Amino acid sequence: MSHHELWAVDALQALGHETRLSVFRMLVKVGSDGMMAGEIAEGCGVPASTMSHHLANLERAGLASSERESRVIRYRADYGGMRRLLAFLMEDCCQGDPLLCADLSKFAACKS
Amino acid sequence: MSHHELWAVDALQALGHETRLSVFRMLVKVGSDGMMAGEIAEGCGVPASTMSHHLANLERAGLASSERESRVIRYRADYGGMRRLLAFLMEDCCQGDPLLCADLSKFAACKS
DNA sequence: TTCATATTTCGAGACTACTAGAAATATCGA
DNA sequence: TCGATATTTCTAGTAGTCTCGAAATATGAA
Repeated sequence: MSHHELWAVDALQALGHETRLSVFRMLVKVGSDGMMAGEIAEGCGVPASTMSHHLANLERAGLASSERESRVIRYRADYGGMRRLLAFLMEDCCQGDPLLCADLSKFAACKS
Repeated sequence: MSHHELWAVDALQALGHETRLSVFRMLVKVGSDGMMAGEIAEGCGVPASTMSHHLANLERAGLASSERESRVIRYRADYGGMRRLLAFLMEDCCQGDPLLCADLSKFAACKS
């Protein structure tokens, strides 16, 4: 298994958890403003220390990034990581049957 | 969290495992012919009972289907499930920034 | 420096997932 | 029916993940 595939496993595992998936969705929604760690924890109704682990997990998997701003730490979705993951899944997906993903392009092109 | 989102968590968790991800990739590659359970286990160098759990996991998550053919059981990738998962991730992805997924359409259109 | 705030790291308990041999089940052929 | 083959289910041990309070760290303000 290649390095790239192993990364994909990590990313998929990171998103394969109820709390982390909803955190990631939140971060994607808010865009480049991101959210403070405490805000995220409160938004999910999860203790700060628990959330800290989940955020670290997402960051390790290349799906989020963090930046300290004085006393708070701001987390943002890592769109590059997300794109890499989608690209990985799509390559995979289309290898066997090109028609499989045909109408997914309407999602990809979405609201732009 | 909606029913649909909970399904996505299951599907992501299913793919977030080295063995299961490579099984899924194998199944996608071979296409509609699928593979026999024993073939899959041997191909991955994993005992039959272990593989049986992984295959059941993929099937529960809606990413594979099984069909008995006399003495063997044939597994196939579930393209519908894969499509649903990609669509789910893309919705997510584009919610914040429409440009984000723009060039993913070239994967979606891929070899067709 | 001292205090308050925001967050992480530590530590431990509970829970869940993974693994694989052994036993059970299903199917076919002799 | 009996035996061989393919696969699953059972069982149990191990390992890893999840959780969260408490302690540690980092920052800014008084």
